[in-house]
Amino acid sequence: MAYPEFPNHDDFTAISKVLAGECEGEVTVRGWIYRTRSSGKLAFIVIRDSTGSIQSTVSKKNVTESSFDDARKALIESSVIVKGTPAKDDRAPGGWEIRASDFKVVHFAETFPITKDQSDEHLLNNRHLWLRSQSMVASLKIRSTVFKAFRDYWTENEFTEIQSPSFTTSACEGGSTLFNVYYDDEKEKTGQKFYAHLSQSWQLYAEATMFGLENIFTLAPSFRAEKSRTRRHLTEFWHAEVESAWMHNHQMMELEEGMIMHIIESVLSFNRKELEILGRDISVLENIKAPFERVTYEEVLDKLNSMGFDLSWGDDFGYKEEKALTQDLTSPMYITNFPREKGFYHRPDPNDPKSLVCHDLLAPEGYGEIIGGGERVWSPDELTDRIREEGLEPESYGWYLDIRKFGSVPHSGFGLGIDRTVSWICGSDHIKHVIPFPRTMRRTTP
RNA sequence: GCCGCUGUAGCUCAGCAGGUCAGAGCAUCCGGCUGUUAACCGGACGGUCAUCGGUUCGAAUCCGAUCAGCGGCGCCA
Repeated sequence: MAYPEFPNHDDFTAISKVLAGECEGEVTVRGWIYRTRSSGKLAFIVIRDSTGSIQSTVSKKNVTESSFDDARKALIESSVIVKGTPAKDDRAPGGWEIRASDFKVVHFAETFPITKDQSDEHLLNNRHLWLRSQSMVASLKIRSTVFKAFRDYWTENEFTEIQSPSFTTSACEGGSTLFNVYYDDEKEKTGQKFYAHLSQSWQLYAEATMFGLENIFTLAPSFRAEKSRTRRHLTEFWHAEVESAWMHNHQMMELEEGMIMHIIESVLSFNRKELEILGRDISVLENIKAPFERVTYEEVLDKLNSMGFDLSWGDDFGYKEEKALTQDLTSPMYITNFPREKGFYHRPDPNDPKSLVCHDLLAPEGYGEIIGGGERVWSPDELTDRIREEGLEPESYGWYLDIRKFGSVPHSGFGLGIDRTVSWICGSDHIKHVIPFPRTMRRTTP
């Protein structure tokens, strides 16, 4: 295929600049055809780039005959280069249009499979194409801001970013949610087909790495084979985790609060346009205020029971309970002191051994849990006891127990579900809308 | 693991007390139109009704199985 001559990259103008009325004289924009309408002598071609979309008018009398034919023929998503004069015109969507003096098609698109009639399934099957949509682009820009804000916040607090392996043989969440990876050719030779699990969390590795660096964080995918078909679950999700030596639970909670506020403020500074595209009520985000409410598990039990639930000590909060707690909140809420059954690595409260020195952070508006964290068991003997208590084998945690034998210290950490956080900030009705290629129980393509 | 739902043209759907039931809109293609706003007007193209089996004189329609997908619960971030 022969491509037209290209102007230099720097010779192009971003569509957002044209829409802002910042351009004098002729401009050249490039992008993809978003909508097209034509009559015998005039074609309206709406072009989008990553910054916005603008209508160009291609008149038969102003361009060559072949350019006009191309403009009429080119289907949606064809890539094009348009040269012309910006003009303020109320008849144009967005108030500005480009009166074309030249119209080049770089590549004629085939019939685009996504039209105005869209089903969930069709959009997921065509995710590789749907990523071009305004709403996906807006969500992904916000997602990028959240990633950056997370990194900036912890870096500024003198935490070091580190990486842990995705292949592991240690489980830190329930064993039933582990994905297994196999070594195919080994399987044929030796029958030893199992290689590793996919990591559910960096935590065990973080606790080891912490002894050198003290304050660390990571941003990585975690994998959980939960058979969860809900608007809040992915089998592969992006996990933002932090671990800190000498840190107490309440100190970590204060830092997390600062992190959430930094993330919200960053999105409010950089992504107002994207929030508007997504239809998010910006005042809801502006009204988020620290400090967040802190309540104990026991207090939540009482509160829920007074709302008509029937819960007793040890019961978990399901989505119904979380929703009842958070749907009228304006800011996130901490729940602390969960029952000791919640996890072997959380440290039981010395003053109240039936509960743990730990916390969850629940996002408002019914979005529910986005953070789980707490203080870790740091005494080697206590950790061995706790592993046994949960019905697990201390032998399978060899190296993890080993790190406690050489100058163990109190420490705390947490995990933040980045996708859940973005979903909440975007006001999305499903977590799949805020990640480019969602991985769920029944979908691994595209 | 459990509950519910869906599968008919490229897309969105209608048709389902079994018998003019192979349909519409959009998309695509052809023609028309100098201001359209996911335009409008005329025409054309397009389907083994998910697959397999059963009931029946007759199945898109009823029954069963399978496959694929969607929503939710439990659990979690």
